[in-house]
Amino acid sequence: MNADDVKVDLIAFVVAVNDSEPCVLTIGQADTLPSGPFALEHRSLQSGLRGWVEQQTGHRLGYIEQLYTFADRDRIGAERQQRVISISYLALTRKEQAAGPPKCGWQSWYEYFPWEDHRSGTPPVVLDVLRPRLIEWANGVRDAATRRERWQRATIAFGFDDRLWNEELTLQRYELVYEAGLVQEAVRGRDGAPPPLVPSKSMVADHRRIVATGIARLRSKIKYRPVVFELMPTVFTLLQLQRTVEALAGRLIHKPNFRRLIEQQELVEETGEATTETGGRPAKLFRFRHAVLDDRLIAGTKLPLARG
Amino acid sequence: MNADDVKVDLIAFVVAVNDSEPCVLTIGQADTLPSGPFALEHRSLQSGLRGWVEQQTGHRLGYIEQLYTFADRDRIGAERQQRVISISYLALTRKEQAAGPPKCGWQSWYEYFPWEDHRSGTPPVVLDVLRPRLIEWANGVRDAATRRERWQRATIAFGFDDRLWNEELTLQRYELVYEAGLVQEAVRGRDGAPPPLVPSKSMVADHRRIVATGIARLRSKIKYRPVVFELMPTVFTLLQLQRTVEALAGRLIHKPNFRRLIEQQELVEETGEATTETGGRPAKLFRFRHAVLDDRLIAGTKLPLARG
DNA sequence: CCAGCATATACTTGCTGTGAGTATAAGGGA
DNA sequence: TCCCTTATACTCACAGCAAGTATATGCTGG
Repeated sequence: MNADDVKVDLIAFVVAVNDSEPCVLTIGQADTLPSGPFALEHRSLQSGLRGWVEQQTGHRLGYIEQLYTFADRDRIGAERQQRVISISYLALTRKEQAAGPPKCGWQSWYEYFPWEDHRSGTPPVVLDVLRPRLIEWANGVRDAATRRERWQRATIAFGFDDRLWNEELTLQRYELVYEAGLVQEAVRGRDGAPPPLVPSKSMVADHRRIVATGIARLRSKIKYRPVVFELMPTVFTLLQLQRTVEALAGRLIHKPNFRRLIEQQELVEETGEATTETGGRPAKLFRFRHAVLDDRLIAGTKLPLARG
Repeated sequence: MNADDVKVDLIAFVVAVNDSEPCVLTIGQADTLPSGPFALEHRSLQSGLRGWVEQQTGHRLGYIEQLYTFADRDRIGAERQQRVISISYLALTRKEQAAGPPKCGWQSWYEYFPWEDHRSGTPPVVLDVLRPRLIEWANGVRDAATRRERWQRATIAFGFDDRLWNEELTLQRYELVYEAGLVQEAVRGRDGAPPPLVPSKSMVADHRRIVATGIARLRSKIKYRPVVFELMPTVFTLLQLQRTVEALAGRLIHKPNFRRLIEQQELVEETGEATTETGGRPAKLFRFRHAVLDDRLIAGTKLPLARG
């Protein structure tokens, strides 16, 4: 037995979209991602992850993709010196499914990241709370160069000063609010009076950071791979598809352009049916053309995201 | 002590470009990547990796980025049941530096992947060797659907039948030649007569797969992040920069467009000097504008890759 | 039954990016 | 001096796409 042996934890960021709301699967007090140790009986990392998620939440995972592996220095075994390594995954699924154990449930992303939802314009928290707090933080150092650098990072990440909002910078934004001490987990265990935080739901350990990483990955990926369909029911209207993409991206899409792009790429085919449940003129129903999955390895799937 | 404890290995794919040749840093018989176990004395995964590479090759790493984490089922400790997990990294550096231990050295990528270099047009091995072998492989199954699917994968990955070559599909191509049993490591330990292989240098264990993963990542990344400059000397001409990108991408770039893109993005600035070493009209010397590193988080860095 | 509304679907316009070609400048060597 | 090589500058044309506009079709409330 070697002292260098480590424990390996598998952590899942499981995503579903329902009613235009992007959700994350949590356990505990809605502050913990499903996770568990990688054990001998697991055939692979992925099957280990599937096992833990199924056991803790009752959900069977479909699409899975690795996010990041990190060694957490704070989580060394108490009784003896031992490292813990966490391998995080992004999983896409549909919400329906069986009801799992009572303590698991779906939470909107934007409970944890209220500054990330720009579908109704820039949310108030960005300009009213984050901007002044980040200015304070930037000015909180003596060194003029560091001040400039901090403010430049904030400007770029949050699109201050007439810069455009870039929805893919979710992780950079989280890192900024963390460094600035504006989220609960950043000031955990610190002495003194708790500083004013940005109102948002927190998570245990570094789980919120994993979620931020996953959101950034997903927002980037929907633009060049047809992964959205992992989140859709088998049959859907084009507007439902658009609303799902908008929920993930946190911003609105120009409808005619969206339709044109989806159709010209032959990502979907009509079922022949239509639904009147949407109100207004009945919408044609579509299904995903699984045949394109191979092809799209090359071409990519572009989704039009409106600027401004 | 828990039976589920695992060993963690850190593996580095270290890249440098010299004289328009993209190189990988190897040890042993030019068939092994620098690597070593993650140990208690390492402050982090990255510092552990740096330590091993420096010790085995004498090279200090600069830019590092995580590639992938996998649990290798074949590499279970002999004496007792124990898992091994490998965390692979991509590192970019410059070749010069100190001379390390004798058994380390730089090898061209294309020794291991002769089908990946399309700078002088499609290499002969693609049409003369790979295409017929992959046809054999596709036809080697009874099921017609599987036959079609195999051949479609090959067609897409290698650009057969007038499809365009996509340089980013390096990993898919390696997976195909592996599945088809055309590389040495795919038929290692198999009984019977060794089948005809595609001429190429092999590596131990799954190291060649890690290299393929790294090449794919790098070829993708140079298009939206200014990572090329990690591979350049502090001062360089625009043509040298172009040749470096071409070496990585394995294909040629339209010179005027390349210059336009580099300059309009303000990635570089003139030093004021010029060099005549290139022959012909003296070329202006440039240096990288480190200031753009933050900005380019947003804008991305596009590099024009000529088709055909 | 009709007006108004909400959604679906189709067409048009104008800009930008970029792939590709051509032309000119400047040095070295035979 | 001619020619070769490389550097640098300019132009053109097409495709993609953001954005705006217009029409079709069903539902609902008065």
